[in-house]
Amino acid sequence: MMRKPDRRVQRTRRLLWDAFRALIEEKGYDAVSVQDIIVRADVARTTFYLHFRDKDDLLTYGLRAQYELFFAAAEDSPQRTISATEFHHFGEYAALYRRLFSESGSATFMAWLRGVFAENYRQQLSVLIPADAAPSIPPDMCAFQLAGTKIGAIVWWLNNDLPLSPEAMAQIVDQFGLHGAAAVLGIKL
Amino acid sequence: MMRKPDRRVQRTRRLLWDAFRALIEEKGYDAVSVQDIIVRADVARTTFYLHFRDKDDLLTYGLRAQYELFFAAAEDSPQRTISATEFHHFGEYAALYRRLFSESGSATFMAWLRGVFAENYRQQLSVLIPADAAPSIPPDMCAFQLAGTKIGAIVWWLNNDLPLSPEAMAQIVDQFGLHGAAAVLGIKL
Amino acid sequence: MMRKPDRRVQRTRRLLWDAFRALIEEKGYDAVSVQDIIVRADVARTTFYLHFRDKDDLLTYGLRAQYELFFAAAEDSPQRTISATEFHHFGEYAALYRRLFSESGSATFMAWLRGVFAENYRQQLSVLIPADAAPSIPPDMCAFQLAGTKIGAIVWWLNNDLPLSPEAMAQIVDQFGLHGAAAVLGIKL
Amino acid sequence: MMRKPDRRVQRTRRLLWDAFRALIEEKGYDAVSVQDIIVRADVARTTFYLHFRDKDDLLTYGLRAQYELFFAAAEDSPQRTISATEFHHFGEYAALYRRLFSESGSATFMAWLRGVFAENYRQQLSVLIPADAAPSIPPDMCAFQLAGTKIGAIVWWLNNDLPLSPEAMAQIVDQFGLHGAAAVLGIKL
DNA sequence: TCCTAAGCGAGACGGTACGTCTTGTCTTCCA
DNA sequence: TGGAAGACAAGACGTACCGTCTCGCTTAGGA
Repeated sequence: MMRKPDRRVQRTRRLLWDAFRALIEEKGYDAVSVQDIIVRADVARTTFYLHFRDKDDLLTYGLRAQYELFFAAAEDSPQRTISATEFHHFGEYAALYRRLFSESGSATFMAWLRGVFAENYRQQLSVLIPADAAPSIPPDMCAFQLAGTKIGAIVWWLNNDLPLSPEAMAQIVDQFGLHGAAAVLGIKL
Repeated sequence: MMRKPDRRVQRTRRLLWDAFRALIEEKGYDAVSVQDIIVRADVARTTFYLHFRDKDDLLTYGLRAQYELFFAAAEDSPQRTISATEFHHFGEYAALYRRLFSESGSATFMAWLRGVFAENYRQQLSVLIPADAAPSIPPDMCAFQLAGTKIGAIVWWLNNDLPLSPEAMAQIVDQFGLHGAAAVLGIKL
Repeated sequence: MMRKPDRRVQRTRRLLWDAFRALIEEKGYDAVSVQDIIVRADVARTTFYLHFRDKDDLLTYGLRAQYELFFAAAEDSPQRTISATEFHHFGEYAALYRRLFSESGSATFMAWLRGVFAENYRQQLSVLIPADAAPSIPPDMCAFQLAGTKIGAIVWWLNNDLPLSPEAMAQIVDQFGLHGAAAVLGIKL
Repeated sequence: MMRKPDRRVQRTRRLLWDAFRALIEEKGYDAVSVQDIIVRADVARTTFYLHFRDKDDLLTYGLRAQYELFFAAAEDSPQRTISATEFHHFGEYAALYRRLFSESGSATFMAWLRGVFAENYRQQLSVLIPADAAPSIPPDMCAFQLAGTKIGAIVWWLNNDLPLSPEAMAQIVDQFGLHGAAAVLGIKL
């Protein structure tokens, strides 16, 4: 017997995430306490812990939701590359991500994002590399380098107030990655 | 009148840093409290705050000291590239850096290292790029991409138990960076 | 139009009281939470508060019901004194009352019982004392002393695993009270 | 190596006990939270738990200290009976003890006091009863009855705003106890 | 037999206090 | 006199329990 989901649950989670996001933008990630969040969201302490284990859990939930929502919406403009969509996303939430990438940001977030990017590149590479090729270096390593490149570009972009368009950024990042990867994997372009 | 530095001061700082380093390797950066450190170092609470503002201050102090010591010693083997020396360094303290880069690691460290690498690359690029060239993209952005590439490679290397030699890693990273940067900067190799 | 009372109501109250009683005997009064009670009784939280204001309300309800039931049944053996009937009652529920009288017991219960006993004695005394007598001390005070005496005896009895029969206890308590009261009230026996 | 005791410790404990006592008199024992106490005492939460396990621990500490101080001082007026000294004590702190004995009072306190009184009486009886006597009832039971008598008298006294002098109360209680005990123990007066 | 109101289960929620933990300051004592 | 011991304030942590509320389902009793 499937219980109908309580509408209040979604409302509460949204309140918490909105509060958290605003606070991060104001004070920076590590200066925000659970206390701050629940006061801002006007939610009882217990309620927070009913939904999330801790600050990081809420962050992960919120980011993932944001991310998925964004990419779902992005399917309407299929002409965009993945990278372009990503830059659009980071540009959209620039204030938030700037804080998360900063010195008082979130190690959890940085490591998580690195993993996400690396995994994406790993899958792309597994398609790209011919089955019979014996790559001189582990493709996984290459995926991590590519992920790092993209993160480096995003950080620079955010810290310099988005001086280029998302499309330009995406194009540069992809070109850098393509030539770098081709060089170390021994692929002729 | 320059007072000769008290030898005890150096001793205390060393005790604290050694304790901190060991604890990070055991429990991970964010699980270590000042309390833990002073117990392990067998130093009074007051003494800790006499020397350092907080955990991060000690981390920065310790890392910087380690780093400088290492590079000073590296001048004896001048045939090594900078990258190679760096990989030797990260390999030496693999257990420590693995923790610092992890999800429960230190945002301060990650952002700081990104900055250090980017600054190094910025200086290298300023020499490399011909004065009369009008680079199609900001060299600073390129420096951040290169920094990201190196960090990505280091993380992969640490997480996979150093499967390649430092020299091999350095060579790959440098090659990736060279071709990537050349491509986006519009430089013929 | 008076609706016939729902049979489920009585059932629910009985479930709650039985659960509470069992839990008090197991863990002691103050260690039992409403949470514990409803889990044990397999009753919804809401339902508890539908019937009782709080733990103490349920205790009072339960004890009073037990007490009245017992004394109603006691009318079949009219040869017993009131004291004897009381001792039979406390002996019957020894495990429960031992907990209630203990250090982690219920102040509400102790004060309530003291009041009940004192009131009973007050009524008995008002009959006993000749109207024209000018008692040297307030009869009310005497009633409280008598109540205290009985409680002291009950506590001793419970804490020593009922070494005497209820009748013997009642007889001793009544004799102690009689002589004590006579002495302070200035009555010749 | 015995460290000299820190003077601040005594000060803090006194602050806490004074605050607690005042709050009990204002709101009744069970309505007072640790939170209330530390706010009133202007002491940090941590500090409370540094000294006491919980509310009851502080109560026990405070009462015992008060009690001992009082009886130590009472040695200057040796003409008083023990009972008289006790009534002086309860009269002195009437507001406090009235709360502790009430329905919203402290079971811990009531059970503890009953024990203290019973133990005193037990010792007195062991001296009083001839060694060769075979008392018809356990002297311990008698001690509990006597304890109850005294408590009953105190409660009545407190609840009626101390209408008699401590000496008068003591005299009545002792007389009640003497005759009651003599009767049940089979002693001729 | 149906229908309707009460009883009830499930559980989200606000609120309050709990007892613990960590940080950074400050005082006290001792070597 | 300088450093270790440690008391303390401040405040967040995560948990427990309380009492209220809303939402549906079930069921007893009256029509």
